[in-house]
Amino acid sequence: MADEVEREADVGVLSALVGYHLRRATNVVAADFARSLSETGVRQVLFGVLSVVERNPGINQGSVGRSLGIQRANMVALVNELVERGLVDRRVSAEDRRAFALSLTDEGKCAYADCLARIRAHEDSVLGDLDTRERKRLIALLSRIEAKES
Amino acid sequence: MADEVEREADVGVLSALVGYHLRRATNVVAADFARSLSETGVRQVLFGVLSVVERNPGINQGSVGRSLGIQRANMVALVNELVERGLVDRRVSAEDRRAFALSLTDEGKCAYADCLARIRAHEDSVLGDLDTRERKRLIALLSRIEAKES
DNA sequence: TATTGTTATACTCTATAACTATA
DNA sequence: TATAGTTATAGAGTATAACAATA
Repeated sequence: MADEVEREADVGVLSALVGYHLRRATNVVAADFARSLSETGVRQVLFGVLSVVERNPGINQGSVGRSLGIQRANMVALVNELVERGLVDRRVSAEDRRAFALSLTDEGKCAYADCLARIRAHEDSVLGDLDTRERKRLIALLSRIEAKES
Repeated sequence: MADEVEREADVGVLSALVGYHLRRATNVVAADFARSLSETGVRQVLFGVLSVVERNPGINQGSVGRSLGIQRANMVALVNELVERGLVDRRVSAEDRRAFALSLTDEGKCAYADCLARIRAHEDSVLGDLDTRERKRLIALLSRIEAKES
């Protein structure tokens, strides 16, 4: 007799639905991201903001939000958090006094580099089964879904 | 002169990170799912439960949760919701008096079928750019990430 | 009038710890 | 001692509406 192995229940029609697998895979990656960067206190969304500000010094909050699909209202707390931690510099824009110009502080640049190194290790770990070509193929497929944003 | 087109800011290194694209694509699909099924009141997770119960009549809550990656504690409210709506029948298990045996009511079977039809339309709409082969390839790639669940 | 940032608020998903009743 | 379900609670992401200041 073989060992009695506790098998997991069949999820039914879900297994053929892209949305289901997207959710599951995203949760796995998000959980590993959180573990891998727990020491830094930087979460996925926060790193997103850091990345956009790093690439576009002087950009304003609204533009960051639009590029990441984050609502203006939700940007406020995120930027507050980064400013309070000393990672982002926020000053009234010279061209538009309603807007804030965001940029990374020196500390922010260090944190960004540190996080990026950890994220690369995390992706290599959680995507270990996928080679470079497969990862690119995956990103290409996902990008075509993202383009459907309403 | 060409029209002044408002272009979105470059997201920087994010564009090469699988985790970022997973999050964005998942959010796009989830938002479209919510719109497409708003009349039914059935959310992604709820349909997940319906699908597992449909496939495994008499299954208990814990097993449903394990198969979907949902914690026991979080299953309670979900099953309560489905029972209160009359979609799921919950009765003490004959074999184990600690457990509940779950199954779909007739109304639950109708709701399941109705939701599934809407979900197929939703996936065809939000994944319209991907042909069958590409969707399968995507699911295969995602499944390999899911397998990394800790 | 439209836009930037803000506040307030609500909903959902996920996570942990501690409890009970059964096994 | 382990498991099924429960309760309470907390953190995080996302969504909408309304407001003040500025364009």
